[in-house]
Amino acid sequence: MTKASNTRHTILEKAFDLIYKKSYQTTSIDEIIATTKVTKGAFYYHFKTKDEMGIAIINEIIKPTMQDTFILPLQNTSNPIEKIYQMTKFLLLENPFLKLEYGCPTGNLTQEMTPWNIEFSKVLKELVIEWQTTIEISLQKGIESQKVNNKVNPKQVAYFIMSSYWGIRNFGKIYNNTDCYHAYLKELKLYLNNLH
Amino acid sequence: MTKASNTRHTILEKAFDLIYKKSYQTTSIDEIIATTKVTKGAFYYHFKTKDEMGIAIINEIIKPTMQDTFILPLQNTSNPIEKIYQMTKFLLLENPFLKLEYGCPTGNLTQEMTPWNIEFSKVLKELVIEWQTTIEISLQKGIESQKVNNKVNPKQVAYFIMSSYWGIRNFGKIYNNTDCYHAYLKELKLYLNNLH
DNA sequence: TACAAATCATACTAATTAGTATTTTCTATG
DNA sequence: CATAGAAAATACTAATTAGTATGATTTGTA
Repeated sequence: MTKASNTRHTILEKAFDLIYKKSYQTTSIDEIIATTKVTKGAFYYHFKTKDEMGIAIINEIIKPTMQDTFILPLQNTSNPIEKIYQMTKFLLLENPFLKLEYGCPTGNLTQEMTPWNIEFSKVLKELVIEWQTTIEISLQKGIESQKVNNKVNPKQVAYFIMSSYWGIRNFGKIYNNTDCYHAYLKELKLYLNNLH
Repeated sequence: MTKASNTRHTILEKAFDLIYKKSYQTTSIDEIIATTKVTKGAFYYHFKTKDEMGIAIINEIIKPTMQDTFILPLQNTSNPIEKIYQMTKFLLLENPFLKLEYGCPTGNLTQEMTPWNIEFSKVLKELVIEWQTTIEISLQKGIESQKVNNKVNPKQVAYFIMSSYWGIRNFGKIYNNTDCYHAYLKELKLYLNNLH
């Protein structure tokens, strides 16, 4: 990693932290360069606009992380129902990257930037579709291997699971307490067990 | 309604529209007074700060509307399971007040203002708790009248339903298409039927 | 009708915003 | 080691922001 590409990456990481905590709109470039200790000249050498940086955060920070935590685990399992539960539990209670009071980075950005920034919507939609497709495929495979009841509709279930996840993260924010996560997880388990 | 209180209410309604569409942070007071055709002097006569207006919108616009569409229907039903489905379907597909591409007003504000504005968090939390309590009580009544299986845990189910609703509104935003609502509703029906 | 209080209008301010213009300092390569 | 281009530093701009100061109108009521 050259010094320059290191500067770029530092900006993206620190900016992500700020945006995850404070939202995109309320995070100013002056704030980003203050916390990264990078000058405005350096910032604008690497990113033509604030939005270009925002898109880069999604593609270069959020996307790879999501690949590891949302996509790969589901691709390497023969038991999607159990894996979905484990994944969700990990994401809500154990993942050090995600914080109760700040919600879900992708969910936050989706709510904030859609529909008013087409570019953001586009890359976020790609992310979401990849997640959704992965869930659907894993359930379809589960049906084929008779781990999942063949009456299950993978698309519907995918929407239901993803929605409830995004939603409960919003509840976590407002209650600022993991109790709601625990209650949610119990009900999620009951729901998932009915898919067997 | 006096002329003054009419001015106040106009500001709140128009500001709500803008904030629902564009978010709170990106809606400026100049924009609000431009669309309401009210002067800055009038605005600041009625509201000491922008945040005071924001809180007023929640208490005087969102709360009463929510009372009518989220609370009362559930209080006047003997069959909560069926009513929850009907309500959700109405909210997603028929309510003229809510728009696919703009999501859920309360969900948007929660995501945007929590945890960074304590005052907003407080009133939003009150709103959410009222909704949650209503669902729980209606399910409890349903258990007592044997419309709902007595193994059902009202608190857990309430979280699950509310979460999935907030979440699917986020999906509606990003897909900008009601297909996801229809798929979600089908799965919601299956889930709810298992509570009988 | 008079007049005090309520309501609204106008013109401002100081801070913050994203972005630019220009110069300086590195860094890789001949 | 010389030098061209990459990378970064500095100082600015124009627009927008929430909020204020002050003056002009309405409005209800004695």
